[in-house]
Amino acid sequence: MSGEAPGRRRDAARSRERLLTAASELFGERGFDRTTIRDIGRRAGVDPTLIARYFGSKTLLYIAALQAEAGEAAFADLYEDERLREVFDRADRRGPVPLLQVAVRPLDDPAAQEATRAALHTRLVEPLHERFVREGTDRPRLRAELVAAAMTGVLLGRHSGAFDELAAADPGDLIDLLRGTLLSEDQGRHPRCRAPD
Amino acid sequence: MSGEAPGRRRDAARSRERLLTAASELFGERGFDRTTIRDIGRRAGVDPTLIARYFGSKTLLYIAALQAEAGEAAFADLYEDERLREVFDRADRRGPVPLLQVAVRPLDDPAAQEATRAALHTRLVEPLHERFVREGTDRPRLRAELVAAAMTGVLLGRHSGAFDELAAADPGDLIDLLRGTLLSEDQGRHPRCRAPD
DNA sequence: AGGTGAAGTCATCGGTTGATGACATCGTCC
DNA sequence: GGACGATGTCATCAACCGATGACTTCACCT
Repeated sequence: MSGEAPGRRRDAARSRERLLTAASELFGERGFDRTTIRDIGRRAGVDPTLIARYFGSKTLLYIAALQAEAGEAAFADLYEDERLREVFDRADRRGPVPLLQVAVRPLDDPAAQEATRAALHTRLVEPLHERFVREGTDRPRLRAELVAAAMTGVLLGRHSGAFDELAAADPGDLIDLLRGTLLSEDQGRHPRCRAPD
Repeated sequence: MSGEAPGRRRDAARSRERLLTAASELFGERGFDRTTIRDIGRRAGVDPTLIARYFGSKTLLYIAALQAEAGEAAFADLYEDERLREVFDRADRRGPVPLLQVAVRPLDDPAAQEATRAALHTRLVEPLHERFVREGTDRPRLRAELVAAAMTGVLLGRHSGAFDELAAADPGDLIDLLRGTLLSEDQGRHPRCRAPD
């Protein structure tokens, strides 16, 4: 018969998948450096040496996990209510996602660093940039990077153990707060809030 | 004679000081984990094993460096123009300071984590909190943590290599941008910018 | 049924880290 | 000047890391 039986004792595709999932979780929770291939193997219930076989190295597994997450795409223009909500929900469920950690501290590994930087721009900075360009906002790229960086700080701060209330706060409340300030719709034209003329 | 000659070949106080300075710099540049005691010794021009003698361990040296920086106190209420400027200047000169890194990712070492968390609150969150309380802002503690976290994202993002324009931007421009949004004076009372009635 | 290659296991390598204790050297004080 | 404590140097340890290659075990096909 075909090799698709789910209970197979030996199943390369399944092992590969489990490694990828475990890696994605752990990289998100602890970051790249603090995650060991032995940790990944343990969580996946798979021998860690298979990482080398199926992905080549820890770095390449990281990049693969990054690309696998790209499909789920919980990122986009943060000014859309639904997107912003998704970003918070996802961060709550999955921990602080490798993507965000690079926004805040470079990785030692050059390949991993560059792959993450690229993904961060595609999925977070670029949508913001396009919106600012569309709206004719001043300094659109700088502003997109600024908003992305600030939002990263908030998302990561919720899981850092350094901010108690921020961690406990309801995502909806946070979104309301952010929308009134950082994500204020008319930023760039009104340096301060004032009466529209 | 007394033991205060500056050119002494053996001088515990001087070695201690050099270790402390080098540690402060490196912890700021690379964070706690990625800084090795050998790195610190090399930069200080002092044998790394003296760290154990003078401070007890890498962790205790980290905590000592944290407290030594507290004296310089470039932190405070971010709504004061001068303070905000200082924060940016300092981050540009010294790199992203250990304090900020904990706002974004917990440390493995529990003692180091807690010491940093406490310092972060004292020097960044608490001044903001007091201001919000003074102004009668809604949810002052949450709001202080939110602003601190967002600001941390911006400051760290400038050195992460992930945001080109943010890294290259003039601090003054950034402050202007932030003041119009995240640090908007009347946040908390006007969820959106609109005409005052 | 038996062979063959894929899938999984295991021992181990070289490198790095924080820490430790033995040792050498210098300065000071009697 | 000689002894003793402070200061600095060195070799080394145990733990952990990513990686590798040899080995075993299974599934499938003829």
